[in-house]
Amino acid sequence: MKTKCCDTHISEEEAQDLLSENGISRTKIKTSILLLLSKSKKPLSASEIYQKIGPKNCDISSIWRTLKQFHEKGITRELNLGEDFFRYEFKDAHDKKDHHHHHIRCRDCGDIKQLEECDLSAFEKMFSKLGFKKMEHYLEFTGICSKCS
Amino acid sequence: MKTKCCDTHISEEEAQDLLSENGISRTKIKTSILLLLSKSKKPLSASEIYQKIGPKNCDISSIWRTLKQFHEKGITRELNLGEDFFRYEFKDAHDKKDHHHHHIRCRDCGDIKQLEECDLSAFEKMFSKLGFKKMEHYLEFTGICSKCS
DNA sequence: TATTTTTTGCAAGTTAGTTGCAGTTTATTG
DNA sequence: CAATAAACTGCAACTAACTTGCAAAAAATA
Repeated sequence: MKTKCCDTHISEEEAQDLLSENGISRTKIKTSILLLLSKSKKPLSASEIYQKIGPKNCDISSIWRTLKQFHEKGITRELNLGEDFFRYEFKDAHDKKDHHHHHIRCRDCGDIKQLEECDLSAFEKMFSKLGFKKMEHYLEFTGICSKCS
Repeated sequence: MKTKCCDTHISEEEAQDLLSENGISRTKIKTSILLLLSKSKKPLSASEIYQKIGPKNCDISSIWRTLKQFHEKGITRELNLGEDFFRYEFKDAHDKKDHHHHHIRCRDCGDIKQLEECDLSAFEKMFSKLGFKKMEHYLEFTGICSKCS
């Protein structure tokens, strides 16, 4: 059972190139956040990133600004996993095409697993094989309606 | 194209009975919120409910407490539609079994439509027939993992 | 190197949602 | 029906996520 469909770990140079490609300055903080997200097996929250980088090394507002910028440029994805804050994950090249994946989070301990396939019934089967019970899912759509396009 | 799969409108008496069945006091505010949610064609936010009930008629904290209670009792469902707050919708009897439905929200004007079927490709087809473009979806799961059950 | 643009830290602000408390309403029990 | 207990309400203060304005600093551009 894979919990990560592709290795998204990038090097410092790759991170900096990615910043440049997106017209973002190659600063220490932005590079660190990108590396952290690409290495992480789970999507991270702003405060988790803040803790990992070290509160003395940067301000939380810089993290927020960076996360917002990454999201706007499509470098990362913003996830709601039923918590009262967002989590952020790195979108690799594979991700950026038409591929997408989803997560399951334990409502008790908060543990998060990532899965590759995208089919509701296949998901539920997989989750029960993984030992999960009492699954709930949040499936909502956004788009641009005819009035607005 | 249906945008509401079943009529969930309930009477004041039905609302009050539902409260009693769930061990909740039959107060004016709780009944009003329940009626509002059951009548609404779209899931409502706490502040929308507050505005509809009238700020002079109750305090926003009572609305929060009620929404939390309803959610705990399974009377309502809490939805994240890509906004920075939750929306709440009434779960009717049909809803409570294994049936569930989903929504699409315009990222521009915020308009929300509800749909009956639950199949990802069917959804996307339906949405494009409805005139929606550039769809994105949020599908995430929660459950109880083997460590916690 | 000089100039422009972007980024940063800091501090203050906003908004969703929570909580403690005292007074009131609703439910329960005799 | 009255008395007690439990649940609910308004108010005010609070927390946590997230934003914003500003001036200094760093990075990009010419």
